[in-house]
Amino acid sequence: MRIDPTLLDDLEWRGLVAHSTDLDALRDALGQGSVKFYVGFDPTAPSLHMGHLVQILTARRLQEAGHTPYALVGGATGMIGDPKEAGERIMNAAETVQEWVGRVRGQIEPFLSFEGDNAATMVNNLDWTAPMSTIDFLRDIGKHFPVNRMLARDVVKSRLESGISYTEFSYVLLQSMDYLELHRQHGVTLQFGGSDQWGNLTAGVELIRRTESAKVHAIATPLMTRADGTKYGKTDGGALWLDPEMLSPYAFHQFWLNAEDVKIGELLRVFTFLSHEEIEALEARHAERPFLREGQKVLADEVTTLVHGADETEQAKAAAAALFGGGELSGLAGATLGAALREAGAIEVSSGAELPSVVDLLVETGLARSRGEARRTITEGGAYLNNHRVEDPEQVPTADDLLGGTWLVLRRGKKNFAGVEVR
RNA sequence: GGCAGGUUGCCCGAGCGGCCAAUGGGAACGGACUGUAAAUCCGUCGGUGUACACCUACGAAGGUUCGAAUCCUUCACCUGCCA
Repeated sequence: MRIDPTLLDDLEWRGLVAHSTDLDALRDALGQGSVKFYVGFDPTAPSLHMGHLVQILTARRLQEAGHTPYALVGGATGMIGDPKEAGERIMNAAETVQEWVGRVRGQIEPFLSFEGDNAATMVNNLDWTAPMSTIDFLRDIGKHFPVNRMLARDVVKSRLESGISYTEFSYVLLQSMDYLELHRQHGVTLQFGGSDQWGNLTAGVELIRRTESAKVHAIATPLMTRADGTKYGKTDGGALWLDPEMLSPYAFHQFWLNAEDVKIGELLRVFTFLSHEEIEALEARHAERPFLREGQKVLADEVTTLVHGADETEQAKAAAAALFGGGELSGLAGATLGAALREAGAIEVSSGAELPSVVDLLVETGLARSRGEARRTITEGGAYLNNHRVEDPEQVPTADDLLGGTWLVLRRGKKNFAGVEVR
């Protein structure tokens, strides 16, 4: 495996290095051979999301440049949970965490190569944490953590008023121990993670310096935020999940397609493997004619392909083209329409007696949470049947409304579609 | 263990016996303008029927009262001070 000497420059160009320990020393290390690095993922949900994707893709960039990944799934740390400002976490049941370990592992594996000189390795920190005795933990690990320094960390400081349990307070010891363990067992000398992990990353570096007198490295990727500084990824279903069961490839594709203009360059750099030249050219074209939305389209296609594959991307694109085409829906071929609606989300209704009212259909398709909300939406002029605004809250679709004899297209607002298949 | 303060709708946060489904801000949703962008403006924002109504809600359970988010009792949890 050849080592790509431009790796670190590329990461910096992409804005992926928000914090770092001695960057020159890291540059030297990366130039001298395949560096063994690790990145950890805690199973705190049944799926990873957009924030984790930054780490996964960064790991892949490092591997493609010749370095050797150790992808850690936190079977142990996931049982604890790192402290966050919002407050104490609710602990998940052990069985739940173990199930999520499997799912998370399955989501990471497709992005890494497990063959060749720098094959990736999956590890689980439960393997070395569970067998350890409390005494050993306190003597071998705890001894190296001055509480006054731990208290000075921002997350902890912010929690001193509202309260923080010893459990969460101790999280940093576990993660630091992971780095130490991987360093001892496998010679890992680089850890990276999100910038919110910076405190945990440097704690590990320091633990290794204290116990092994070794100099190891850490870098943190930036936190991705919207143009107004708020967190990304809040869609209807919650976060921007990578699991297609939790967020359809269509919805995933739509998310990127709706990216803000000012974020296009940043997102292309972080989430695609396009070259510098391609990205810069695209940015230039996008700046000149933003209304063409070329940047959003390329971004959406690239990222969806990375996560869900080319086939799913094509289907998501076709669905969007059909639904957002602007033309009369009745002009669409039945098969195209059906496929598009199934992508966007569709329900089935029996053609028995009379069709449910628009209000009921809005609720059943999930476009509205309650009948009151559905009614309100219609009153506000935000409900559409087959792309025609619904004026009457009592309206009931008739057989004449069925497109191709089977489909009703419901829309709430500008971009929330749902299909109703009558059979 | 003692004393003091706190627990309000998705989040923050007012309310401190009736005029409270509960002020305000944020988030979210819809409309207008647009490019499935941003910003801006307007509207909506517990549920059922929608007119007035009813139901469920202000940590939990009881109680006082014609009437309680608001007062009392007990319990749970959180914070601070003292042991």
